[in-house]
Amino acid sequence: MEPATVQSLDNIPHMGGLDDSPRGRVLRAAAHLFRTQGFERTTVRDLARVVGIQSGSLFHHFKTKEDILCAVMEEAITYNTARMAEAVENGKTVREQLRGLIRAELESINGDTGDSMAVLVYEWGALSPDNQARFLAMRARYENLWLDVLAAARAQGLVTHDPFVWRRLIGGAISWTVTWYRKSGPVSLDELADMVLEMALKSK
Amino acid sequence: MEPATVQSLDNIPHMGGLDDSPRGRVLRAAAHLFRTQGFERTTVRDLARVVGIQSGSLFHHFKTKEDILCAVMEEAITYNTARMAEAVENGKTVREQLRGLIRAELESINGDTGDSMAVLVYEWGALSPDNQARFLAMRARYENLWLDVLAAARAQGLVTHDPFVWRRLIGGAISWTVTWYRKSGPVSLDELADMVLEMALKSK
Amino acid sequence: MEPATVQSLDNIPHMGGLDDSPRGRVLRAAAHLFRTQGFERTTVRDLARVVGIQSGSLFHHFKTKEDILCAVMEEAITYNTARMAEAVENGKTVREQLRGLIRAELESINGDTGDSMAVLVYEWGALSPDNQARFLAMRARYENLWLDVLAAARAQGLVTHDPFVWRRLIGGAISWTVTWYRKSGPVSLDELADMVLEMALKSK
Amino acid sequence: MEPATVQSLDNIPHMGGLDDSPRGRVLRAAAHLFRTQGFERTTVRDLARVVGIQSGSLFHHFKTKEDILCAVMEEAITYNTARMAEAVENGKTVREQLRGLIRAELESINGDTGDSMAVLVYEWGALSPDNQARFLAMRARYENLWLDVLAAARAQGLVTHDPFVWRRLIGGAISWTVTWYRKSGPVSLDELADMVLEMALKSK
DNA sequence: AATGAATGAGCTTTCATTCAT
DNA sequence: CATGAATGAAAGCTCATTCAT
Repeated sequence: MEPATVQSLDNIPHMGGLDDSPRGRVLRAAAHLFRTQGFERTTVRDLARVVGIQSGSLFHHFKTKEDILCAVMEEAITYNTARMAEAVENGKTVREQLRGLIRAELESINGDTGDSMAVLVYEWGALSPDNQARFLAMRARYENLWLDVLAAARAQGLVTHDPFVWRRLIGGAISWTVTWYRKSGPVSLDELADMVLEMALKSK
Repeated sequence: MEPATVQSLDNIPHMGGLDDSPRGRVLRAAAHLFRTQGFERTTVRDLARVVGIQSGSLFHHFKTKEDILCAVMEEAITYNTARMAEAVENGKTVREQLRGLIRAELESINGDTGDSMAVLVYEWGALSPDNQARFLAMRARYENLWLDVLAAARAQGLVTHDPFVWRRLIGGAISWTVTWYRKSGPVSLDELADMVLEMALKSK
Repeated sequence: MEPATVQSLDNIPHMGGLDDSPRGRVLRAAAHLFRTQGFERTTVRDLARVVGIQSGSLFHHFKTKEDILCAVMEEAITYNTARMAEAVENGKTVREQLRGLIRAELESINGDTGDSMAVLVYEWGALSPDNQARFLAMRARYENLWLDVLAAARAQGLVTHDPFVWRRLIGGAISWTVTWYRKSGPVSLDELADMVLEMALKSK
Repeated sequence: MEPATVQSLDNIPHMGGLDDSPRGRVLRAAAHLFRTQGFERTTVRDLARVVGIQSGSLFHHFKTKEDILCAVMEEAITYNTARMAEAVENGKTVREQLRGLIRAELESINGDTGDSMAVLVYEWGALSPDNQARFLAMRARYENLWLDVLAAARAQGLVTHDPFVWRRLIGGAISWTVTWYRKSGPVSLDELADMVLEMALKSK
């Protein structure tokens, strides 16, 4: 009802590939507001005020408010799918690849793309069925990176359970960090990644 | 935008302690709708239709729409805090207590109180600051049950890391099940509990 | 919006002929609430609370909320028409009669029937056209008492102007006292009556 | 309940300083409707219909319905305070000043600002306590113009009684004209002003 | 008579979206 | 491209009135 208000874009971090174009500014502000206030509780006037334009002007860049949500989500998923793929490529062993995925996903959720990743996860229900279907395909590509590595890990006896279930348990632990983890706190993302890896694998 | 509509209360499970009184019927329907559609996207007219009354009649039982959300959340937290406390009492060893907590929380999220637990977790942002503060105190009592058992586990060397961080990782894995687990699927809640316990503890 | 609330009937004076029957209790409370809060801003629940019954029970005594307003007004006008007639009868000279009318009207507005008289004057617009017409006839009888005396006064040269206009100017001065006069203040009703009489007549 | 309906702005006089801007049109229509139907019985849809816009558009110009009431009242009080001050300035003697005040107040109530003045007087109770306090200060400035002149009149022996009480009696007589006086009737405002002056002063 | 849950029409207000300038 | 007034559907909520008990 009375959410913490944000006055300008200055304190909102630059996400992945978003420049200072009008479109980029809107998406950065939207990711932040949708995350902190929720999509429904953020009005287009809120958004316009933070961007520094009039609400009517938003509709020159995006057809509808939901389109803005979609753009935030698409940005998040494409940017971070690439980040995951890179993590897999860089790992020489399966263990390293799994560690890389965990570390990269923690970074994507708690780093500069944190706002948009949180929106992707927690505002899923705000999408129309059509848009949900569209993003489901993109999410599947993202998830397959995980499932492939977990399947390999299972083949090597590193994990014993169904990769599908295992991924969801690990994914839950990681995405939940959005609700409590602070980079400025006592635990570094690297330490956190090690803890999650320890949970994920049968033994150290 | 066009979410799956629910037509009546008949297919909505009886939650914890909710009887067939008008108030109970409203809370069951609200938990279900708030979970599946989201709080903001559920109108009081939606809710009234499912309950089978006029929208104005809702306000005989609850002062505001947010009050209905609060009642759903309070029901969830009090009922399940009791369930957690019972699980701790029934465990003879720390390991049993931890297994009990995991099993009970999985049940609370995927069983008859699943709707209201999901609402408690995912609609937190819809509460006014005042109500957030009120529930924070109740959530602290709930979380302390976990932290006490995890502290004991650490004292026995069953877990090596900070109980606070550990609880949040485990809690994330468990609450995320709301997004994917189906009781009718291939994995039973008991099997799932064993998998989570395995993740939580250093070794079998 | 947040009017001063009245909790019980105890501090509301007994008007003219209203006893402690349910009907009398409702009318006393209604006169007070309609005057202090306004007719539209007083809910039937407000009224029922002050009377000490449930809102539904009001409708055993009165068909509609407007009927309660009508009853308050009718009580005020009949009781005070009688009071005016008595004042005219008791005056031996025209001057005494006029003084009696002024004193009686001041009493009716600032005394025990003040609430209902204020309602009669200031909630006129809340009446349906039909009810306005009905009360217009009763008000005419009341006003004729004044006009007859003023006509006599004019015949004697006590007043020089049109009785109709004169009555309205005097009546305005008197009914306006409802907004500022307090019996507990420095001016007595008798002194006030003398001041108004002085205004009404050409010379002392 | 079925009050006389107004269909357009064409027959509503231009008040004091209100132009044909959207804001001015709303205030003129509001003053008229609030006066003839009462504030509570006038819906924002009524108001919008008379102005010729949609009800939602009203809230572009005013935050709430009560804000519209406030704007009407503020317009009335500032415009007419200036009119009173001018009347005092233009009078060479105290008698002329008093005559000027009476004439000006009669004009403000029965002339082009009559609607808003009537609203100021009769819808006072519709204001929130906060707004009542705000306007009380403005009304005090207005009333002081009267009290200063009446004090001077008393010093000269023109009136014998307490200026405070005297002003209220005169003010009541004047404001009550709103309920009965018609400019098209047999009495001119100048004649009426003379009658009131005669009432106000000890002798011609 | 009294109750109090239920009604349902109607209220003020919000807000994504449009469009003439 | 940007503006900002206007739209109009829909939201949460109120409240006089009804009626089975």
